[in-house]
Amino acid sequence: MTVNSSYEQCTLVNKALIFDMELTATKLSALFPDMEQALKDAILKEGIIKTVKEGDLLVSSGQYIKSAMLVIDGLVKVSREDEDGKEFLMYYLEPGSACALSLLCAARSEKSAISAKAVSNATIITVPFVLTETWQTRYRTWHEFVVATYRKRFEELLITLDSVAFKSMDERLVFYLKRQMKVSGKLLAISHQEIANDLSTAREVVSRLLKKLEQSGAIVLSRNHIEIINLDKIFD
Amino acid sequence: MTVNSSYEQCTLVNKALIFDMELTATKLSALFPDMEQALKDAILKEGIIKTVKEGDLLVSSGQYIKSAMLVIDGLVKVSREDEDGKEFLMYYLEPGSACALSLLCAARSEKSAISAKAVSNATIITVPFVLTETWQTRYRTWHEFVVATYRKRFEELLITLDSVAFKSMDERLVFYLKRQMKVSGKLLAISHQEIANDLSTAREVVSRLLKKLEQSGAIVLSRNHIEIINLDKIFD
DNA sequence: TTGCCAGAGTGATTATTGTCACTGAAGTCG
DNA sequence: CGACTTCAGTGACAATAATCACTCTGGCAA
Repeated sequence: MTVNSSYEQCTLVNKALIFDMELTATKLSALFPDMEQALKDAILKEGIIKTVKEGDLLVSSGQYIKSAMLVIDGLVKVSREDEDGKEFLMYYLEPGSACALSLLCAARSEKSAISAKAVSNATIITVPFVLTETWQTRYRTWHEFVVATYRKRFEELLITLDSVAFKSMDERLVFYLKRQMKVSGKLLAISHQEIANDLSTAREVVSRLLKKLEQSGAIVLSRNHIEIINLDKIFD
Repeated sequence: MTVNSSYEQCTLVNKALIFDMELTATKLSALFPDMEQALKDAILKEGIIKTVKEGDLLVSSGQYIKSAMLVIDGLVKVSREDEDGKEFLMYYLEPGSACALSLLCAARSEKSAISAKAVSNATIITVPFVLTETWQTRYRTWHEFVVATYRKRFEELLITLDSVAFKSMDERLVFYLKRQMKVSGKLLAISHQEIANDLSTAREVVSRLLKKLEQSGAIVLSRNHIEIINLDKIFD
């Protein structure tokens, strides 16, 4: 009886795993249409599939990165942190994208560093650098993928830099909300404190500015939620 | 007589050009030791050598970039500009380095854009993208060079972002002066207005903060010049 | 020499952002 | 159902930076 039950459970787990593998393979194909088949096979064969829960830390600040990271499902937030724990949103990784830093292996330990955190339950594939290095020459489409990723992250970083360098806090907040909307839709489940962290400012500042936006009719506020009505009319 | 003189001039010019080519070839070898010989030959054969004067604009804001840019001699400043002309120093290109953006061909026309300016008389080599694209597969060392460049620029951009996001103006100014010292030595020939532009702030702010630094003994100010004495004791 | 001008110094004022201190309000868990 | 915790709102104030309005100065050109 006990044995039987255990056996049944085991087959169930196997089935689930196989199903998961097949699902991942399908998703991989859909998400990275430009990759040659041999490369996709290699990713599935050599990569480690990880499912992580909302809030999990994938890369913590100061840690050495030794694997490339591909996002299959869910949303991953990449931030920069300084010595005294202040953080700063760099960009989001959506399914089909990779962390440029994990590709760069830029892990020279500096004063401030990178952290990656799952915003929702997520599935990611990690591939050790020793392998991806050889892929650079073996698979043309991997090389292209790396360069394309580089470019995209570089551009995003530039846009982020722009908004910090040239814009005031109210503009940056609107910019932030728009970006959030792109990745999470019109109803944001986020606290003022989190927004303040992402913008590297104080909660009170965010609260005040959000209140102003609500009064202008651009958003509706409620506890732990922000509903975006229309941000387009704000600032040209 | 006239013919003779003209002939002489011509040979002199040729000699000068050949000398220049040889000099450039020597410098190229010294500056890019990791490149295979065939690649260096290709660069010299296909690249266009340009000598530019101090203050010349190599890439102007909003313009499409269609060549890779290698710096052989001199110093090039890469800045970001926004819609209303405010600018912002991203990083310097020293001899032996390339512009990541020119490698990325990130020239999707955005609201704000990049400008590159010669800070001193400079020699650069430009190679059209159509060629560098093929080099990616033909020369392994070119590919490595591109990736290394990417990485370096990405890191520099992150450090710049850090200083904007986390530091106050006085710290940023010290950071800026240190960076200047690295590329130009202890005696900087620069006006307060230029510094203000690079930091995207107002001249008065820079003047005031510089005065404070002078009073603390870190620098000595004179018209159009700043002599750096010791910046290390400022901020930890 | 004189006049001009860009660069630099400075005070006064305003705007923006950060900090402190506190009050409610909305869950949530025993 | 309280007791507790987290989140949000707000006034008061401080600190930083931007802006305005000047003056002063050194160097250069007519």
